[in-house]
Amino acid sequence: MSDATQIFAIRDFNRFYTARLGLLRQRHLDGEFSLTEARMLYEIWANPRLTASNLRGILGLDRGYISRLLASLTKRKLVRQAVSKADSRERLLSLTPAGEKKMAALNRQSEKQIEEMLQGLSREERERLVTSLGVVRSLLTAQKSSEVQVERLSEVTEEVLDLLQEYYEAVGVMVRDTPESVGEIVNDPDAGVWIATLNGKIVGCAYLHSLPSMPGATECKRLYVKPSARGKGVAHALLDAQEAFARSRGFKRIYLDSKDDLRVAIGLYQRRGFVACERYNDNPQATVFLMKEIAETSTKALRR
Amino acid sequence: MSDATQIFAIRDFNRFYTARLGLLRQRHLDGEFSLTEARMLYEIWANPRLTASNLRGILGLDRGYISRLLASLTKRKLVRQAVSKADSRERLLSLTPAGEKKMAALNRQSEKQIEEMLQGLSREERERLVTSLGVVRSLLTAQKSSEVQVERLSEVTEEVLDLLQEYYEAVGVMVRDTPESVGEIVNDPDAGVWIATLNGKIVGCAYLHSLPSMPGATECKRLYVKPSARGKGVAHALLDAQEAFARSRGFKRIYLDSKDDLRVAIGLYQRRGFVACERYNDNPQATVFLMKEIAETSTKALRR
DNA sequence: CGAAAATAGTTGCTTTAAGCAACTAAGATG
DNA sequence: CATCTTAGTTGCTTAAAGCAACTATTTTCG
Repeated sequence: MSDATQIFAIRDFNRFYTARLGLLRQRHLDGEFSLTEARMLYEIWANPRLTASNLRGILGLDRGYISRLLASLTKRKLVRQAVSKADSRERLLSLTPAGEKKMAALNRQSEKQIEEMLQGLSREERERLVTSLGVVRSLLTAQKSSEVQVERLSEVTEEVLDLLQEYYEAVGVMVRDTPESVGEIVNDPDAGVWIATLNGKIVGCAYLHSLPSMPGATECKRLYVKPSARGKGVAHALLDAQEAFARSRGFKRIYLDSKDDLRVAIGLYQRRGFVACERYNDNPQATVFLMKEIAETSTKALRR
Repeated sequence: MSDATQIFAIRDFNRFYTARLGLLRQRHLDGEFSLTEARMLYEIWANPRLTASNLRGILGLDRGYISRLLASLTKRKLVRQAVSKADSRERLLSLTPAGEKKMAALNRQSEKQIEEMLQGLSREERERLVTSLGVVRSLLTAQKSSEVQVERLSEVTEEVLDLLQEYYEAVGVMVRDTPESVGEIVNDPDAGVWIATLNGKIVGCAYLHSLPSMPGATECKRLYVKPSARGKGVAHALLDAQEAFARSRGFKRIYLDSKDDLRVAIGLYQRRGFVACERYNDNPQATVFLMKEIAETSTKALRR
């Protein structure tokens, strides 16, 4: 297939898919929210501790406009703005219970729309659809931004402790890591802490530590990316580094747990080849347990 | 994979792809045309004899707004509006030479953007991308709207002659079919004229006639769908019927010719499995020659 | 056939989405 | 401490698009 034909096929698909999704429409299916408002609600819902500036980065809109929309959503009691303790200029955004409810309704609507789209497809055809979309996505995500740097930590710094603290606050756990507790993992030759930097600034972290009760297995924990740095492949870069490390140490499987409402994160894990497994720990917060085989064959399997 | 997981995966893809398209779109605003203007120019370029009402159906915009935009494009000498002979309320839209030129520039721009998107993908990966998009598209197009009805003509009516006339005008050929000339094909047991109706109204037609010089081959000609009925699977329905007929008569291949600037049509043929072949006639207007094997194996081949 | 209904398009007016720029308040820098 | 940067707000403006009332043709149907 010639280049020109390929490009035409892609443009053609874009037009087709755009029409299919009904993008370009202004109002969300609902009527209560503009498309932009709905996107804002979604982002606030999906990203804890988001700020207006983060939203600006994600949505690519004017500061003033975002400020006004947030004011409106706040006045409608759907969004809360809490002044950040760390920086009192920032307002941490979250949904009120009423906002959560609306968001759930929006999600249901959008799910219904997709169900309609799937109407008339057999079970097998649906599988093919999802697989093909996955292929497209992984191909187009492949180009990683080179600004993201990941390294295995060799020394515990204040900055890293701050980031961990942010993670604990985000998940609502009342723990505090000390230089000693982190140092222990950092110095374990079969475990470690990875940090990701974006343009020199630390934006994400993840632990890897072995599971003594399960030989050949290691666990990824405390994977966290700052809201402002999401969607840039930071989590992928961290997991890439951890998988390479785990493979080099002879581990066969990586485990991790999550909560079922963290769907964005779980989707990401699944795209990387993680599959559901049995509960392997007694963390009461965890409701989803995933595992990935990291033996050499796994890459082949992914290609189908 | 559970239903919920599938739906989530699709929503997730939609968000991802929307963001990707958004990046492409943003730049579109750099120049002279708004996104809507560009879409309008595209539709006028791709669909001969379009009217403002057709545009309204395609773009889903307000009549008044479309009228104004068309007036602006006309004033800028990019679009021509010719009063329709058949219905003097309608204005048939077409691009002026200057408009064609702008359209070509827009196309180049958009192709360049997609090239950038493909940057970093190997030849093989690009093939996989296009194939996957094709799978997605064919799965989502599968649900044909049941309102489209296709039948092989048994009697030549005024209505059919009018539609054929519209086709000739659209392609700029000065031919006029008579009841006799059409009747000849209609009564040929190995050929025929198919017509498609949408909600009872005739909206498309196509000839099928054998190629005496090429045994086992038949040719599709005069495939035409009214602008107002495009994008509803009418052409697919016509070709489906013709292929079934051709197969039943023992034909092995269907040929057709086209012009290389009718990219939408050619894209459609390619998605159906037509592949480029040698010039098989001396039609001076034709620049593209396509052929499809319709032996039983062909469906398997399509599935890959 | 001719009156009423439908369709194609135009135009005046209004709403909505979103940007720009100037401003305040709080932090970061040096 | 003075300056520079960042987060967010607010007044003003522009661009995109809808609504509704209007004209000019067709179509329909009693």
